[in-house]
Amino acid sequence: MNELATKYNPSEVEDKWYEYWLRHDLFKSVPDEREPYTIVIPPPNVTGVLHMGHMLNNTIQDILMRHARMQGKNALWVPGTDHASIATEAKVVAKLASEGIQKSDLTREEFLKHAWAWTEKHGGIILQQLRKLGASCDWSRTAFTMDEVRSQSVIRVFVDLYNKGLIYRGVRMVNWDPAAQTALSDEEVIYQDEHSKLYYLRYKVVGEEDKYIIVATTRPETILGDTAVCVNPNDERYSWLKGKKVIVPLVGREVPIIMDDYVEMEFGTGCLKVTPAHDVNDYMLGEKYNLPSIDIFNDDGTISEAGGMFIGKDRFDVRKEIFECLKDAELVEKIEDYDNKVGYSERTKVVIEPKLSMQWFLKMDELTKPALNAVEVDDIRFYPPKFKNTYRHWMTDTKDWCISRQLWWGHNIPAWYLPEGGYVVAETEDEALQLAREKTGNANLQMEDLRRESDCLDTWFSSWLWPISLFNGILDPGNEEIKYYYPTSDLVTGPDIIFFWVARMIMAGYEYLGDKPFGAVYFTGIVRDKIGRKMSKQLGNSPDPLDLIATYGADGVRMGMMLSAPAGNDIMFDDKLCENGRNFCNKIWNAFRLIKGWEVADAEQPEVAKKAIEWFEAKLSQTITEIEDLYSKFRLSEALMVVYRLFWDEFSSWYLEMIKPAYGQPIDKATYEATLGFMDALLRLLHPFMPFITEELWQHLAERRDGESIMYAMTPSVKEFAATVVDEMELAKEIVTAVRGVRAAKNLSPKEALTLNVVGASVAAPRSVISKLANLDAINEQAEKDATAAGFMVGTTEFNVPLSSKIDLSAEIERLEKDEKYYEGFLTSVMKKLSNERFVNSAPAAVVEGERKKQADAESKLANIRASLAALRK
RNA sequence: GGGCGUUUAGCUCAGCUGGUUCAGAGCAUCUGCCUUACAAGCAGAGGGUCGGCGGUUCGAAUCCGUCAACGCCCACCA
Repeated sequence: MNELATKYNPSEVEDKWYEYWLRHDLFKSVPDEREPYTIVIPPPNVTGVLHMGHMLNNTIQDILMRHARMQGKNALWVPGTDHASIATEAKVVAKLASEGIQKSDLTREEFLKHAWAWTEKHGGIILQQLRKLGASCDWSRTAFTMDEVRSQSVIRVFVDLYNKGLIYRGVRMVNWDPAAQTALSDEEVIYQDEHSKLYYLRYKVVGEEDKYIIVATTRPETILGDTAVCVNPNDERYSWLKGKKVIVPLVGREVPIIMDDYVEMEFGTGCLKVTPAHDVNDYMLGEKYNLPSIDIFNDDGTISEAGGMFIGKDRFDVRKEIFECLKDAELVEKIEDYDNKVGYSERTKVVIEPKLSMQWFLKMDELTKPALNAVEVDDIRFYPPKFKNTYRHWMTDTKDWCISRQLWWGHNIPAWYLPEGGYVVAETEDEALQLAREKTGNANLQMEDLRRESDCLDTWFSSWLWPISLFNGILDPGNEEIKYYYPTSDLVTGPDIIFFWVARMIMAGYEYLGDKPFGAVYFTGIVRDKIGRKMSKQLGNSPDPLDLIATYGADGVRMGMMLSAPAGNDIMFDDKLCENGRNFCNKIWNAFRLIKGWEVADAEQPEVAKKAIEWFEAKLSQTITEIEDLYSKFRLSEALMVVYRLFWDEFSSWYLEMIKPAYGQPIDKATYEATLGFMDALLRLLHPFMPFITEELWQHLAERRDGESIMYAMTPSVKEFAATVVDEMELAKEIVTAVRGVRAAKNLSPKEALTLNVVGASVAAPRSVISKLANLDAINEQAEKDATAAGFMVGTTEFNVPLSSKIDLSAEIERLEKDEKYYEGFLTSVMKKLSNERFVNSAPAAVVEGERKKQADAESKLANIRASLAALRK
């Protein structure tokens, strides 16, 4: 085995094994009699590229998949992408614009042709990248939210919900994105704190010479749409205004004073300008008082004809200009600095304009009920559970979901408008025509007479069906696959889409299958850089995952991510973490080299090896139990840490050193076989975290058939073991460490054999192990401390190592005196407790017993220390 | 303005229902080693009054109150 390099080279093996797994269809799953374990991937944007967030998310999913597979489950991970309506359309529009083509110059069909071309060119790159990570997805099932099955499912669901009366159409105040020129749902609006200005404007009172009232606003440009001014009816300052009218500055329009206690008297001047078309609250006032609504904006955020002035100019330019005009006309009282929140489009980052428009909505009341309950009663478990609060909060006060988008890239809403007004909703044109004829009573109505709704659906209206539509559960309810794989097992996603996606999938699950879509949701944190900033393109602080993989290997990167990824906490990612992963790969590699480098002989098994094997067997079982418990709680980073320590410390530093034959000597067969078995078990425990290196070494470890893979080797099983085996070895390790400490302190070579003296009692620890690892030529028992020896204490026993050179007697005494003082103090505190009647009476017996043991131990230690001191002082 | 969460070693985090897994882990740091698997390594060592204050208790990192800092979510004060 010496031909193996001393360093592991991941790039050589990773592609090889991924290709092997694919060639043998090892990721494939079909329903069978085994218990299923299913994850559906949170579909990344079809034109997206892999970033660190995906890396974390998909590493976790792959760990869960591979673990489940090795538990003997029928594991299926379904991959796919999302059409990402608004994001993709924005990209296509930008690309066309760079070629001098405006979207408005194209027909819907032409535009969609470009969009599909774009999707085909850039689509699915991200899925290719996931393979580099080792993702064990069943690629034969790769789906797309706009493919045939998923699209039809969306349409069927829309029609069904419409027929159930849950979908309606109406004019509402919606969040308008002037860049994308579409409505957005409330969830797609992000509010940000901003330093802005509060403008105090003068509104002249009609019929009163030189009298005016002052109105405060942050948006002076909206005065163009003012149709009233509102004051609080209890506000005595303004009671004289009752029934009067005021003149909108600059515009000159006379508008009424209305009185409503919605207005806060304390804010600003206590006068509120009312612009029903451009503010949600004003809209409500407008409804209540029957005010006209003047829409002063075009869809792109410029001033419309209705504005009467500044026509065609951008809203932010107008804000500046109108202020100048007002100032010139002496209609500005003053300006104040003011902090408020401004809504931005999640996708296009432009300021949202509240706008009245006709949209399609989905009623949420009924849908939320079972969905809320499922999480409340832990039928769906959230990890970490704190997100239950967030979820509950949102689910108890949901507004209807605006599902229509004025976009072309997406699922076209299946509604057709009738010539005489009204519309029909149907899955197909034929059905629509049929319905239209029935509705109009006109049997001669033709398709050409109907006009198809141009809006398409919110992206999330397709992804909310993902766990169902992936198994064709909408179009073909009760089919074999949906029955077998649904509900899926776990969902791994970010808390940022808990409302967009998680909540809605739960709603769809109960609505369409009467069952939850998944059993547990594991929320990952946000990947930040090492100083806590969110990773972003703008900051340039996000490493390219593929570069990382090239540098550290996929296993190294996976490990680097997982080491710092407690569920639900943001992770502070640092490239250095991957170094740990790479180093660990190297450690595994070299342990393997050592084992495979041994010559095996038909020799007798040394005592030390027997002890080592007995111990490691126990340790392995103990650790597996621990790891499985951590898996069950989704504490994956801790599980990894536990395996890491098992391999590095227990196996490499202790076990292998115990059984290692002297240089050039062969190893006995029994020990060799046992060690191979341990290596095999360790590789299996490591495999979910580090799939590539474990496959590589597992294949080398023994003869394997073509197509055989560690992926389907079972998680090692737990065997009964005696706790004393572990305890005794821990004691031996402590003694060895102490002797090494003496060597380090006295600058002794590890090659120089030492003698260990046990003062008084004998030790219940395997002496063969101690001798070998501490390099001792003898372990003697002695009645009394040797004054020339360096001492230490393990448990209640005093040990010492005679040294050829003189030891520093005074230092040794000083050390012992320090110990003496410490244990005296310790004993005093224990005695204080024990002499406290209330403690002895009220504490549980076991605790009191523990204190008594402490007392006995401390007394015994003190006796030893004092005896040693006496010997030294002679 | 409401709600939730976090605060433990230089860094990232464990510490479940109060008492021997209670002050821990990994990384980083320091010291000594190119020892014949591995310097991407080996051996050893140091480091925290558990955010502040108050309370409950025989006993508090752990329970309660309060304050502070940070983070997240929700909300129509122009």
